[in-house]
Amino acid sequence: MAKTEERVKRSRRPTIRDVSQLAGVSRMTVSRVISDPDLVLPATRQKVASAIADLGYVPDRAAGSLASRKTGFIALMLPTLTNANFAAVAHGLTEVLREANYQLLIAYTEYDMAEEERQLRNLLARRPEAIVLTGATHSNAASKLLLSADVPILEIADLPSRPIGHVIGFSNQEVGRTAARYLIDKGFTRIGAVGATVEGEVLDHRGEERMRGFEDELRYAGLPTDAVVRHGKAPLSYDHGAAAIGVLLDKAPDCEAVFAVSDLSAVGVLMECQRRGISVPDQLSVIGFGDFEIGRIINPPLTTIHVDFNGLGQRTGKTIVELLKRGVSSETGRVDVGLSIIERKSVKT
Amino acid sequence: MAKTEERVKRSRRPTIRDVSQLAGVSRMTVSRVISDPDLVLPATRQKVASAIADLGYVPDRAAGSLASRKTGFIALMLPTLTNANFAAVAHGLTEVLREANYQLLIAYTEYDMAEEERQLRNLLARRPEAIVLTGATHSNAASKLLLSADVPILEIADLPSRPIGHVIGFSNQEVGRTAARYLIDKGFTRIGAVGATVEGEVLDHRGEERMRGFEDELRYAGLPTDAVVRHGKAPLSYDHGAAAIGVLLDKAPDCEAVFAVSDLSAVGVLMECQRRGISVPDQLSVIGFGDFEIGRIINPPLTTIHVDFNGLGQRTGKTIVELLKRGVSSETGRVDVGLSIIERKSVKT
DNA sequence: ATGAAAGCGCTAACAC
DNA sequence: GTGTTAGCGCTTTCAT
Repeated sequence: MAKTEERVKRSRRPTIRDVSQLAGVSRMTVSRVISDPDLVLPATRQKVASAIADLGYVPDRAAGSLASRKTGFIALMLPTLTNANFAAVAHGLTEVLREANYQLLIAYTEYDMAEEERQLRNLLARRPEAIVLTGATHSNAASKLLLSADVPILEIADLPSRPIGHVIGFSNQEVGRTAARYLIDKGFTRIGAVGATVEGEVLDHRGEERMRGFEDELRYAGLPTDAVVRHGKAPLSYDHGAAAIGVLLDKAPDCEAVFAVSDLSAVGVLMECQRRGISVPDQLSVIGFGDFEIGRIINPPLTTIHVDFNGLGQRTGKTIVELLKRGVSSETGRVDVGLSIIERKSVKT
Repeated sequence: MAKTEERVKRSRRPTIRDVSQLAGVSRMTVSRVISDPDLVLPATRQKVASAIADLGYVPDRAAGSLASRKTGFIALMLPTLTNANFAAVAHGLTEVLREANYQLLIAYTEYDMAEEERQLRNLLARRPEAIVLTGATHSNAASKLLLSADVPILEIADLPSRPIGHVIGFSNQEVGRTAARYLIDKGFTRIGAVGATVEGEVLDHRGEERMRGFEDELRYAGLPTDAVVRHGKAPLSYDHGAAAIGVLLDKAPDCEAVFAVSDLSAVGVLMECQRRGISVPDQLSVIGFGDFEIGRIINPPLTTIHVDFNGLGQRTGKTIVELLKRGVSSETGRVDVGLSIIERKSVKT
């Protein structure tokens, strides 16, 4: 009997109360030793510390969050994690938030709008202290939820025209425009692009922005946009590019240069060209977006548009920490991290 | 004045109490509508639902967790997220856990043992209902923490000899042995390998297992192991392979075949060979591990050892759900998901 | 089918 | 520097 009692006691996780009793102090003192040790006399601190160690006490943040109204959670919504650039964002963000003792809560939607609101509700129920959104096309319901959360909202990796919070990103339209201008400046006149379709529930909003920017610039230069092909759906990968370039070439066999909304697609284009005996860049020039590592490796090495996603994540993290510590950020509400062209060998010069 | 009062009221997030008052029911009834609607009369349910909608109420899971002692969190510790295979594990896991309404809490250590315990403490403070570990070399302190957490522990992507919980994975040693046997069977006698060094705080435990298995098999066949090279540190990437093959070739210029502990390194090897004018597979055969997408793309396409990481994640998720719902799993405590060789063109036949 | 009481484990605010 | 009191927003348990 006594033995059972004992076992029951040992199997229950130690609480702050157990620590306080063992150390012979109040629970508040234990709490202080954990959250702000300097408030406590070294001798007391020592007693408490060894009680904690003896019991193997680990505080319960759910209880702490409830009492302090601070959860230490930062929510991050991404389209997908299996994309090196989004993973880099999460990575940079974590690096910074770790220091400040925040825990990232990641949700991803697979580019599915229906999933978005569901995920958002789940995140909100965890009471994050800030919410980071990536390329989400917020539904009305989602926007309402977001606003009523009453915490900083950061929209990153884009430059929305009607932002609902802080913005740290780059213009996806500008990416498209830059790609078009680059190709036009090289003297090409028969120019195309490959991206995903925009219909249905699953869509890559940011990719579509790049497509639009590209088309705009083409039109601005008085060039036709009939070789701009939307095919298949996000997430884009090698196979997408391979299939899409086939469609494009059927429509516009005389096409000289192509922009792929993602390096992943661009690589697929390169492969398919190799298969068809189309020489890149001699017969067809290719420019991508994202500066994925594979672009450096492939032959010919891929000319692409680069954005520092890891830095973007870090910058976002720093802004959040400032916002939460000081209530303001040194950044303005809208930061453009810019982009750059990485010239390699897939565009004819 | 009254206006300010009002604003203050509106800015406070609605609680379950607000909902209950607006709906004219008790808080418990609201709670039931949310967690198990069938327990409530349709008419009442309707009243409550519209009160929830009107107020934009989102439950506070921290409070719920405290009361119910169920957080809905599953902890996942990874070496890094910027590795397609680990990302695939997280992905598969999320897919399954989402259905069952669990939220994944991801921590990663960058192969840093010092970071491991710190991260673990953070995770434990969130009271996860299960803990998933990947290739962690648990320190004593970490193991103690883990055990006293008193929740299911799943060790995945490995087959530890002295497991501390459920195991779902594959043998990294067997990967190495399989690679060696494959090369030996092809008739090679001068065989090497490239991996990371094992010294310091930063180490890739699982990669080292693959190296050991490889060496073992070489020895078993009576072959020398002097061309097995440990160079640089994790995480491995293209540059690692490029540098390491240089070291290997200096030591053993007559080497005919190489195993790279990661496809990423293998690709680096391929690149460096191209630079040096060494033809693969004619002069040097290469086999990798991980079946990264790039291996399909590169020229020559990479022969590699494949493991279904996404499936591994899904299987882990299913086991967790079973364990948590029914207290038992249909799987035994040790599951080997196996591996397969993907023969492409980088090994001479 | 619904409600009342009690309490989960912690910390804010104030007292001493 | 340390303790006391009160409660954070929910759910458990038991009553009706």
